[in-house]
Amino acid sequence: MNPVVPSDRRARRHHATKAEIVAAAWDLVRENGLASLAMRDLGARVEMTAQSLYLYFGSKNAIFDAMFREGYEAFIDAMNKVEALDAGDERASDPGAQRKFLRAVARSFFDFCTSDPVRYQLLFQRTIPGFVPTPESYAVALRSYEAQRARLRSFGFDGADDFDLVTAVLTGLTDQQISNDPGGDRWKKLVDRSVDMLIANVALQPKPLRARRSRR
Amino acid sequence: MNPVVPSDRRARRHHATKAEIVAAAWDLVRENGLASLAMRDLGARVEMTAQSLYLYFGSKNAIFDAMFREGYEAFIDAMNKVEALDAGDERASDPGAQRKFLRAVARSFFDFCTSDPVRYQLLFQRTIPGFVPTPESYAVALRSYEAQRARLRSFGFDGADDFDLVTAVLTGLTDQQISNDPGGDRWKKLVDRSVDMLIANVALQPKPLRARRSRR
DNA sequence: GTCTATAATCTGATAGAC
DNA sequence: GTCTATCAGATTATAGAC
Repeated sequence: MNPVVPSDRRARRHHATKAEIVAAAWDLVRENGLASLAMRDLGARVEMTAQSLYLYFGSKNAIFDAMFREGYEAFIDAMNKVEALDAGDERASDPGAQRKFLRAVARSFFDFCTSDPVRYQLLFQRTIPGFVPTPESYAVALRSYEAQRARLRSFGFDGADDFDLVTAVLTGLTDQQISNDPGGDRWKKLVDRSVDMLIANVALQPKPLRARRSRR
Repeated sequence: MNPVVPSDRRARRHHATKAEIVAAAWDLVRENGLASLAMRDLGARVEMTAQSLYLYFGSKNAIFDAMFREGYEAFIDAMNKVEALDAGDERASDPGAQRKFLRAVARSFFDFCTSDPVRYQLLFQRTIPGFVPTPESYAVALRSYEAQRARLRSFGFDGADDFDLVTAVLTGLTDQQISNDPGGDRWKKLVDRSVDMLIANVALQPKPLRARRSRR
């Protein structure tokens, strides 16, 4: 459907400028905070007047929307990279491999979030006054959610509760790190321990007969 | 030091008006979000012009500061109420009582946070652009932190890591509940399980000889 | 495709009359 | 203690010249 990069020369240039604007927007929000993004500042950053930006984005929220989408695409990429590290199918059969892989997933999630707190705020905290993602962008967010869910399911976290528990623990760690020790490692160093804690807890939960992947 | 309620009649009236303004501010931020609080709206809500508010608060941030302080005082009260429920000194000696008490603490924390997401945002996420609490208000926040720390210490969570892990898990649960299922119970129902998980994990950690409360 | 000009509104905050 | 008047500035967004 939507071609990521258009073939037409003129459209390609237009597309490149849009990307440049979004990149500049990321710079600005990292400097001044999400809520402080102003069209004037953004225009100045890309050496345009604020008004010219409207040629590329219909509104300020459209810019946030592009950032939101880009952020989730980066998130999907980051988490897929972990998957690639994994050998293949020995997964849930070998408990050692399971632990190793889950730790890698957790660390990647943690690093992705804490390495860019503003992005974290935009993607996961959604605290901008009037901003609501468009359905298209939100679909990307949902896609990342489902991918993550499937990933964990293949490692024994099949129950909805198990998954929710994992997300709670991981977002809790990142949240505390960002809010109370930005740049430090006070909660980062607890990631592995938390994963082990989760694995142990999930193993304790009553499972439907014949274990995993039973539907109905 | 600071008398909570002044004796002088005139000052008492002044104090009451300030409280009324702060209460109206809470109403407004719950309706429109923290970032959208405007002096004009606030004035209208208490049937004053915006300008008259400056007789009571020197700036908008002073109002946020009063809310911040009030929020932490409410937090301290809420958590102290749990303490009061506890019988007394059998605490850490009886594992059953320990579990029961910790679950109550966790539930109280969870309920306090999720019952008022905007307050949670103000107290724990600190996402308002220019707002920094005054030292006096921040001292209240610190006091609540130390109280919570002491409470958990008396139940076997003596290590700094143990405490950080608990805060991460609890804030993670509340955070997910607020962001992804406001008003629901998707993460609320995982609170007890999380407490059990934490207790089990802390029990596994290597302790200094002769267990608890060893200094040096 | 970029500009100037400007609309229309909102913001927090101050001065001074009553 | 409350008001009117007003400042000084920000904001997003549009219209129309070039």
